[in-house]
Amino acid sequence: MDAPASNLERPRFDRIEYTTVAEQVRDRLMDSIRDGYFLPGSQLPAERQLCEEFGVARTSVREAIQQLVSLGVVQRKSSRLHVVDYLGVVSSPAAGHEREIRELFETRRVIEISMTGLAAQKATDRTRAEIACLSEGFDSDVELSQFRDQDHHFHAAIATACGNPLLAELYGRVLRALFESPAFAALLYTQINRASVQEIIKNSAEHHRRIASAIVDGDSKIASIAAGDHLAEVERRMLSQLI
Amino acid sequence: MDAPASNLERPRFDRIEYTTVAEQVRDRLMDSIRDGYFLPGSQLPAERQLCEEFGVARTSVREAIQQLVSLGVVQRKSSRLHVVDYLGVVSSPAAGHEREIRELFETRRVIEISMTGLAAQKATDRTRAEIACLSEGFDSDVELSQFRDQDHHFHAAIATACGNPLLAELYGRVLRALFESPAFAALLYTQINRASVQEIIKNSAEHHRRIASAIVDGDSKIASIAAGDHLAEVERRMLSQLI
DNA sequence: ATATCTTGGTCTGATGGTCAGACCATAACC
DNA sequence: GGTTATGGTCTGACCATCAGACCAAGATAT
Repeated sequence: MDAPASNLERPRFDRIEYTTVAEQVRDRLMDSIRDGYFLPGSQLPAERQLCEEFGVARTSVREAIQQLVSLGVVQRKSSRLHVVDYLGVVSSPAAGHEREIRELFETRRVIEISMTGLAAQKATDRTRAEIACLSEGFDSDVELSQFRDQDHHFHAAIATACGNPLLAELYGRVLRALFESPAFAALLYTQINRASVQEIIKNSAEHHRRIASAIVDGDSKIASIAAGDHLAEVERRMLSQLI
Repeated sequence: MDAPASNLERPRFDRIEYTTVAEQVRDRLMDSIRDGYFLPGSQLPAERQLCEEFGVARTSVREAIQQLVSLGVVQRKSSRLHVVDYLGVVSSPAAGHEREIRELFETRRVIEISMTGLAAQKATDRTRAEIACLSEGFDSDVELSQFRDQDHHFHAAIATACGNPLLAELYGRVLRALFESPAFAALLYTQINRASVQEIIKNSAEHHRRIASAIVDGDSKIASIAAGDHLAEVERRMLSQLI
């Protein structure tokens, strides 16, 4: 049998980068610290606990911890593991963060406004009801961590309702990038900003109800406008903390 | 020093899955076969060539190949490696391709229209000149592979010009997904569609010049409209082949 | 204050994966 | 037919990971 005449012209294969278990553990721990699950100075789980959760040997965990110690992220104190008291690069609100946050919100705008309009057009009765229900669940006085959870579910429901899995996935990436951004985390978790954050939560509850209402009515134009208004408001309030 | 009072309540860490080099090689090869770079029956590169490209030892490559042989994807024939003649699940052009292509174009619409408008607003003089120059390089009678290369450069320049790296990256992913879609590849490379593909190339050249002109003029509204027109035309012509 | 538990520190030996390299037989190519 | 390319096989060295054991010190409970 002759080989077929036409294959796609293939690119050269990329080199394979070998990632050790210890490196993966290190990165996971770094991510969780950056995400705010372990604040500066706080204690990390014991090595044996980490072994059990990650499903790896203790030597691998110790290797990862040692790397984090070398990076200045973790210290061994009183026979316990702690995040260092002062994190330099991981969470300092420095210059350039405004730009990063602006880009994240701009990207959100590009995707979210159109996607919300699509959701208003294409949602099924069931997803419309679900979005309405989720929007009613936002309480102005809720705790930040609970708000984040509800916010995630609300926006995920809208992304699903737009009926385009690729778009929904891309949007998920953008939201993740925003919430994993050190700049954003710094704003959310710095003690100074607690009152402002509470204000954003209160404000968002109302905006979410407006978006949901437009989606339920199938009005894609109003839904898009509501999404744009919401984003503009959140961005304005977040960025006013940086100036 | 007391530990801070409030950490976010953290989820349990997920188990770390250890992936060997051989498994990564196997998956890379599988992906390239599924993407249409190696058609059924066609020959794969030699082991030594794969070692060199992936940057790994031959034993690792051989392990990967053996796995693919066991999976029935690759066969050893006449002292050469070949994709098997009949692949079951990997690459059949089946129903559902219209939906896939529609979703890809919809996603492109959401991102590309706004991004082109942003590029018109924010491009520097240098990037405007570059985009104009690239748009003049499209020849109506060019070969498909050359057109794809030029098309990629043109759209990449616009993505860069919009000044938002995250958005540019997401857009790159969408374009890649489109060009790597087996359905799209089937349309492009099937012999029957050659005349239609040539028509799309001719049509695109003119559209690209319009987009570039609006960007050079800094007219974001016209740029967005031109981008939307271009996408609608390409989608219409591509999908008319499926019906 | 004492006993117990928890935690980090250190070490061992086994196993699997990966590497570079060598050599051979066979097929492909000129 | 001669040369080159390719897959097949093997070797020895190294690295990463594992499970497990034992010890010292600190934390916690009584």
